[in-house]
This record gives sequence, structure tokens and C-alpha cells, in this order.
Amino acid sequence: MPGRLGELEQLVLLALVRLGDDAYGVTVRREIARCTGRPASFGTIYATLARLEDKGLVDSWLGDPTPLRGGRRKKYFRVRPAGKVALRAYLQALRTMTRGLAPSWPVP
Amino acid sequence: MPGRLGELEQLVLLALVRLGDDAYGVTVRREIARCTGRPASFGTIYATLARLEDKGLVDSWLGDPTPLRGGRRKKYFRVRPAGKVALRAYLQALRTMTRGLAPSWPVP
DNA sequence: CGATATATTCTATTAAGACGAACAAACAGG
DNA sequence: CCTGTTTGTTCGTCTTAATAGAATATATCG
Repeated sequence: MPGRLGELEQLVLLALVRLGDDAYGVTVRREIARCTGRPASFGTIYATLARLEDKGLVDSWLGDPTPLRGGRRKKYFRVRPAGKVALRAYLQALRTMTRGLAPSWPVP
Repeated sequence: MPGRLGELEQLVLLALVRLGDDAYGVTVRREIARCTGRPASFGTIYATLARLEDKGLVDSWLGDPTPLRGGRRKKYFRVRPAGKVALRAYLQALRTMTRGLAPSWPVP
């Protein structure tokens, strides 16, 4: 049974799905900022990614150095099957709760 | 500018909208349990309602005693305009984040 | 090597969520 | 009115999630 997802955990999982194979700390943060209009700090984002990994909802690996670029290597993330289950359950619950609302509500 | 909504805060606000003029602790809890399959305890629900009220997203008043029934009076809750703004913003952000996902995702 | 660019981790603190027991208030029957 | 029963809310305490900013790490280039 999946535990509940925190608010940022929801957003981070969604961002990972959206970003596909270009999902790492910086892009995750940017995507959430872009979609929600409220950026979270890097500390917040990385803490959430680590928590999701502890829970087995996500996994990570280090990318190769990128020639021509400089800077530390990226740590990529991907949603694991358990993470997909949790995310699906959450979206489903939300769909249930938003179904039948007055049309003025933006049902996602 | 509304701060972010916690996970339960989201669900409680949605439940309040769904329940309309029959929204109080017990029905809110039941509605969330029904829609998400994961009940929260009363302590958790009431703490969240109190938090939402502190933030000005919700208001409350005591109902009249119901003859023939017995039991303590209900404390009704209603979403205030600021709460609607916050809820709308959250649903909107979610719509943005779920738009364009593969069709296997249950977009709410 | 030193400078620069890029990305992640650490350290503290506050906010949110969780739960069960305790408490409160309304009514009914004696 | 007192006592039991029903219904609903609050309290005390703990765990988990979120937060920001400083510090650190790592890669490349000159």
C-alpha cells in the first residue's frame, strides 16, 4: 500500500514524468517553477528527490561529464514502477474529487 | 499571494466545495475517505481545518442543535474567496503539469 | 594551477500531517 | 435532574515533509 504523497512529492513525480530522460535537479526545479509559478529552492527539491528515492518511488544514476561544458555531473532521476502506482493513485483520487464540480472550477 | 497548499489541505478544500452546505468535520472526513480510499483520523482532519481557517482560506460557524438526534452541535465550514483562489491556482498548476502526458496517465 | 561554470549536499528550522484519548454537548428515559 | 447514549470536536504528542541558504563538489578552460 503506497503511503500518501506530499504536495511537493506530487509535483516532483509529475515533473519527472514530463522530463523523461532529461530529469535532474535543475530541470525538475525549473519545470515546477514554470508550471506552478512558485519556485522551490534547490535544497527543497533535492530533499524531496532523496525522500522519494528512500521510499523506492524513484531511482537515480550519475550522468557522464559533458565535454565543452564544465561543472559537476548531473544526477538523473527516473520514476520507478512503485512511483507510477503512487502517482496514478493520486491522480485518480483527484479526478474523483473534482468530478461533478461546478464548471467554473478548472478540473485538471 | 497564497502559499502552497499541503496535500491534505488540497483534499479538504475540495471536500468542502463538494459538500456545499453540509460540510463539517465528520462529512469532510467521510468524503475524503470515500474519494481517496485512505481515511485520515479526525484529529488530522480537524487540525487541517483549523490551519485553513488560520490562513483565512475557510470560515466556520456553529450549527443549531438538531432535535431528535442528540450529540454535539456541528461546526460547519465554507471556503472563503481566498481559499477558492488558492484551490483554483492549485488545480490550474496541476492541469498544466498533467497536460501532454502519455494517455496511460489518468489526467484528472 | 586558478578561474569559472554547473550541480548537488548540508545544516537548521518551521510547517504539515498523524493518531488516540479526552472532552463536550445534546437528547431520552427514568 | 441524573444517567446513559449518541454525535461531534479538541488536546497532547509525535513523526514526516517542506524550506532556504551556505557550503561543497566536480568538470572544463586558459
